[in-house]
Amino acid sequence: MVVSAAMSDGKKQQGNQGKQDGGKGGGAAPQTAIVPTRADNYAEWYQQVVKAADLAENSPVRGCMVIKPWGYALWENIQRVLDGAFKDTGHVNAYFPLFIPVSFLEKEAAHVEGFAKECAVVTHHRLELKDGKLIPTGELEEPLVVRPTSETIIGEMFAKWVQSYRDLPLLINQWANVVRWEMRTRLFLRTTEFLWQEGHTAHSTAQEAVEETMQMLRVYADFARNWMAMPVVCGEKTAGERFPGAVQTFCIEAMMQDRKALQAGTSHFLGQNFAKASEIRFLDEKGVLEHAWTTSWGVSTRLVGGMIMTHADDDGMVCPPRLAPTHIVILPVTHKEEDRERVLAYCKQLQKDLRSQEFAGGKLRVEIDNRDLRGGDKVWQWIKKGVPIRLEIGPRDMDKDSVFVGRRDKGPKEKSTILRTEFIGGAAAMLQEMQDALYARALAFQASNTKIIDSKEEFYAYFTPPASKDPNAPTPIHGGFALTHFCGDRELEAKIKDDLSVTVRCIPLDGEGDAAPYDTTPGTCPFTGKPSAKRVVWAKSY
RNA sequence: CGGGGCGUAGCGCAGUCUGGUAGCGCACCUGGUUUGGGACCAGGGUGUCGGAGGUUCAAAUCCUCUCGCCCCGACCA
Repeated sequence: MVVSAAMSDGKKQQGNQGKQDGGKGGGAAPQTAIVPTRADNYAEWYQQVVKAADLAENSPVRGCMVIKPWGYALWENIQRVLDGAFKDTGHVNAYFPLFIPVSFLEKEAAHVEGFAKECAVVTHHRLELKDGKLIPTGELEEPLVVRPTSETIIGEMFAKWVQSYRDLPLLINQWANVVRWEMRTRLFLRTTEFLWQEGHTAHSTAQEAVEETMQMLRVYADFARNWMAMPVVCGEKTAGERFPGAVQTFCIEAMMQDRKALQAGTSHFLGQNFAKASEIRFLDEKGVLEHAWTTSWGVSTRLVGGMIMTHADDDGMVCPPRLAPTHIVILPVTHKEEDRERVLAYCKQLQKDLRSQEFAGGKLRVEIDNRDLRGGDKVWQWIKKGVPIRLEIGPRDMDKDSVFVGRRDKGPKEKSTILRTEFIGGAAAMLQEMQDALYARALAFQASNTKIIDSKEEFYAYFTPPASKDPNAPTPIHGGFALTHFCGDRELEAKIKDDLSVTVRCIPLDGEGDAAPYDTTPGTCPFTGKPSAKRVVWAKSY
């Protein structure tokens, strides 16, 4: 019986986790590369996956992470695909300042209220050495905030750029970092600084702006489904969950494996609120001075967290193939010195052949891992990173002109031999098959954890966690999405949030849900007995 | 920002109650034996014990203050 190094590490880490017995005498618990498992402690599992997959780590700066190459490559792939989609829909990129004068934020009342509490503020522009310490000096006349979002500064510029209806629409996107001084941070899901894109558009009519809002929501939903293999519910936020300053906020919501909801993208119809705040005005065809109608929409590095929590398993990350930084890793088996050169040559040729294959709008991304490490060690590293396909190539495979294939959607030991030419020709299809299977699995998970609930009692029972002796223990996985009628009363929503930490994730749009049997017919709110236009999605959220 | 837990070698931890020259495992390096698989044996390097004050002949250990991380809330992409 082999007890692996990582496993014994894990046991030491957990110590009191209880159930492992070291595997002596058979009947051992299945060995997992990640300890604890999702079921044992979901929050801790998440952090261990981020670490094991080498996606990111905490930095010396509070709440700020270092995104490591493997994690950043995922983000780059997200960027590349979305950037293409933005351009396909007529948008162009630009860049606006990191700093925003405090007075700009004051212009929109709801906006101030929403963001004032979480702004980093720059008040000085110089340091002076005093007794060996650097002291800020040179106080600014007007403090600058580090952008938490750029509506105000972009609005200021839009006001200069727009005079006539002929200047509209203005369709701008920016890839940037923003800072929100959150109380509690988690890698990728909520960090003080995060990377995102923010689209900002201005239109001459409300209708056009609304259409833009919906178009971008659909771009996000398509991206989540087709690229991240992450099913989402599209819907509108309630007033309580709306973006500060927006008239309407729309979102895509995904279900994580702990059955909590993750808001994965938002698209806002801002009406004329920001146009009025920033004086974005234009003369229409009739010569009447009007305020423009604006939108904003964004997704962030949180998507990487969403990908982890949608697909990763107890052996680590599982990259959706279409966004995987590397599709296929080749692991040369070169035990005997005399074989080394010819095995490497075979691998290089194989890499070259594979790299000429098309997948997901580009070439296959294929790497050779020729590091001087033990084979099993390397295999597990790549499993934990979630690379979709591993090829182990040694003299025996060469003799048969075949490749030894391990797939991330199968067990670590479940590998098969495939003829080299057959594999090369079928690799793209295999990846797409894995992509589709990931989506199907996530969709089935979402569907099976989405419940139609029509009584208050059932609703409360659904979302009440099993009793625990330890008040500081992680909350056990429970609940999911509830489809329940809702009269729309804000105080009721607040009360439910207070009681259960459950909120309306969205009011689903007709025909836009991936999994749920959306009943869009009117009914009765089970909490108040008042009429309800349709069922809404309730869930705990990140 | 409230409640709880934790900061000791690259990582994970013991040592703290009861002050007395800083330890273990893994990782790392070297040599050897192995090897279609997260190996084994031997040898080796590694720390101002999160930081700053204080008490003391003596502080990882006691006291005060701070910073950071994790969990449970509140807040949020």
